[in-house]
Amino acid sequence: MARARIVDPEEGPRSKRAAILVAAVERFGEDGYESTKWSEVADRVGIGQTALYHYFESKAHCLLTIMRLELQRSHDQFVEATRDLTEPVGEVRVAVRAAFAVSEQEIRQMRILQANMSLLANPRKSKREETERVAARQLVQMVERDWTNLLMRGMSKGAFPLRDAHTLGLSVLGMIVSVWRWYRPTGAIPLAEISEMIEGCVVRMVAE
Amino acid sequence: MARARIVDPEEGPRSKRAAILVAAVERFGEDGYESTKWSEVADRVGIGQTALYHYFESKAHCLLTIMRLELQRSHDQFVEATRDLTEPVGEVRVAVRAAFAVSEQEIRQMRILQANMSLLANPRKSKREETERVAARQLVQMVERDWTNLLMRGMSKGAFPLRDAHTLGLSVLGMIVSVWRWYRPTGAIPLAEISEMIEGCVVRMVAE
DNA sequence: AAGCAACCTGAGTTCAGTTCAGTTTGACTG
DNA sequence: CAGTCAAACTGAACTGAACTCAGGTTGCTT
Repeated sequence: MARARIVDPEEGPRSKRAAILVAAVERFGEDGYESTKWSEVADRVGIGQTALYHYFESKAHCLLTIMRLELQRSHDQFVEATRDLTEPVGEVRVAVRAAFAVSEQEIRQMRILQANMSLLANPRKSKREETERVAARQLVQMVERDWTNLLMRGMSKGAFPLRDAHTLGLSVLGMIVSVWRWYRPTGAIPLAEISEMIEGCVVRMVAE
Repeated sequence: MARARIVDPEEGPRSKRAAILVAAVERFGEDGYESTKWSEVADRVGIGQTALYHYFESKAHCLLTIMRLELQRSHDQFVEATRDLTEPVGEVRVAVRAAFAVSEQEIRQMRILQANMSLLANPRKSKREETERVAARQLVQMVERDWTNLLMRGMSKGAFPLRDAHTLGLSVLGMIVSVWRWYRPTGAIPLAEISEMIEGCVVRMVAE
């Protein structure tokens, strides 16, 4: 399973696509998508504004790409973490831990993803944007299914009480990702502590 | 405790402020803030675009007002629901139920609030916008404190195991509000069922 | 060295949001 | 019931950030 990467090996050696994505993640993640000027990203990379359009059809296309890459990464990380396990409670624990085992760049990407999730609801006018949007939506559903399936397996094995796995899965996922709305690496509580607390909450939610 | 209302009794009889807020909630809630043209709201109300500026300094000012009103309502509803109770588990149950006892208009307002929460992070340039933003931020903290205090009371009474009440409160709140990201009244699952499921989850999370 | 595709640019366009410079409306006063 | 005044409104013009266009430059390939 190819881990989603900012650096695409298909790119030419002169390409600034990766640099643009990194700069955009930095700016969108710190100041927010709307309050970041597209030209600021160009300045950060050291190119003219119009050069951005060589790599992305629009500012929104860049944002959607960032979101899609992050969703792909989240899904891959879930799959990788839960690959070899068979004991439901252990699987849940490891999945929560995987969700919080992220770099600072990935934290920004999660924040961007959460803050702009509603962008995925409405169709886009341009083709390439719409392609990214649809891909991102499918990945959202895939991540939701990752959790739903995990819970259903646990229920059918008798490890978890029977409940609506879909609603429960969305609730678990909602709680996990809500952290990215307020967590800052500079904050008082270390991420490991949050992860541990959420892990316990999820286990009690689904297994009791 | 004055319940936050769209209709402000301070308004003159000819005022269209309430109509604008209702139309904006409708449009922002269905299509999203960014993809709604400010002039569409004017059309919906039946006035010229420039007339909007008689009531709101900007499109963002209107959005911030909607968010502030909804936060005020959420806080008031929490306080009202938990007023007379003293038994922690019962208080938690009633608080969750109150969070989901909302009209269709209020669902849209919650959706708008969740989708645009990140707008509250950065300062605004204009005075009136900044006033609304700061008020909204304080209300967010108030709602967070509502939950945190509820949990702390339960812990000190020995009804809940001792945990970091702040992080736990944010997690509970995050799970509850995450519903507004995906719930639609037309969906397969009725809100009452979701409310019940979340209520159980929250109780297991905090009381076990 | 020619060819050519990737990469880049300055000047100009677009469009939603906003400002401006007034005009209309209707409740209230004398 | 005429005059007044603030609230409510308007069409035309402005602004700024996203985007388009018509080319120009770079450096790898043969």
